[in-house]
Amino acid sequence: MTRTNDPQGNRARLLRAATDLLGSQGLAALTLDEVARVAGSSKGGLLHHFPNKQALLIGIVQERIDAFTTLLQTMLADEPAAVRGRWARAYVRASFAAEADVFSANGALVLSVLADPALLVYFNQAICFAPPDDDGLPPGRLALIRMTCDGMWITELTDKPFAPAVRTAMQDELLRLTR
Amino acid sequence: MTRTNDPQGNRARLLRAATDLLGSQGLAALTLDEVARVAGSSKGGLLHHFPNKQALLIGIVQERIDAFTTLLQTMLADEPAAVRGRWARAYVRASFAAEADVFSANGALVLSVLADPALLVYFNQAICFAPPDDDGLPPGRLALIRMTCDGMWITELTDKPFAPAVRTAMQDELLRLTR
DNA sequence: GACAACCGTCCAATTGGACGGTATACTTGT
DNA sequence: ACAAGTATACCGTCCAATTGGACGGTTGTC
Repeated sequence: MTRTNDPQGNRARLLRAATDLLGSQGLAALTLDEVARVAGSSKGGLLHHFPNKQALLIGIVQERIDAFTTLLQTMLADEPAAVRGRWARAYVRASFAAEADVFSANGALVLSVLADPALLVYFNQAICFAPPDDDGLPPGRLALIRMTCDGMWITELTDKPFAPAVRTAMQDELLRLTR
Repeated sequence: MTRTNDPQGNRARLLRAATDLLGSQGLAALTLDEVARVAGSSKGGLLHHFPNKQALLIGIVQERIDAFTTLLQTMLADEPAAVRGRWARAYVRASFAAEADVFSANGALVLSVLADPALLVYFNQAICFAPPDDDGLPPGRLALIRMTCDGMWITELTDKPFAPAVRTAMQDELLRLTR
């Protein structure tokens, strides 16, 4: 077998395979052999990058959180500073900007955490997209907006995607609530 | 061993044990032996009521959906008929009426479904708490309200419970949105 | 030649669930 | 009324199959 000489790429491919498997087949399908196979790698290679299964799950969680954090930062950069509800708007935009495959990936995130409560530690400590103490919105408003976004992709996962019209309407309503 | 002569009770205890295990320890902890042990039953007894593991998961899903449907019906009965947003209000009230242990149980629901995509069939077909075609609310409003409720208990599960003040504020906001 | 990346095999441990057995309740013929 | 027969509830053991991951090798790079 030829050496790829692209360790990061291989690692990313393994992570991708694991995430896809989780999203499409469920947790039961997430076996080391299967992940390695789908990634076109080997079990040894997988265990080289992730010394055990929990490390793999943590890898998924981290990668997902990083991706969303980046997206959120981008959206924040587009919002004029020091305006009431600015963080909430960015959060909404980031959530709605996510593509279909991201939903699946986020499902993998929740799935990982729910599957193994021990991951909650990594999950909570890694969440660095916490809102500012005061976004200037009425009490409960910010929480409500976050809940809606979270509920949305959970629903798209366990149920079915919204019709585009409904989706747009929801986003408009949410953005209105940030004003 | 003595015969309980309370098959329904035993079945319920098994289901309860399974749900609790899922909620507290995660999916990995849900083994037939463990469920039987926690329920104070035996593996044979468990397999008598649920011929295989998937049947057990389906049992959990059904029971959860039934419980919420009942709650929703109760709330609907309290709402004056044919008033705009009536269904949405009942949904909000039912969601917020849920106790802490219900959140854990609902987590078990999601977990079951995410764990085994095949359960989606039972899940969707069993959902009989579908909203009326037209609740009289602006487009997207109803979806938004449902998403918020769903997101809420997912968050309380993977994160931590809201402060009572925030929780109340959220409910008020939501109810306001149904008017 | 040292070290990282990667491979493929092997094994102990776990788990689903099949199975044969037992005790209790229900039905039916007499 | 009651014995016999049948169905239901439940038990505990056993086994094949799977899975995590340890490990010893191999290849390419610095």
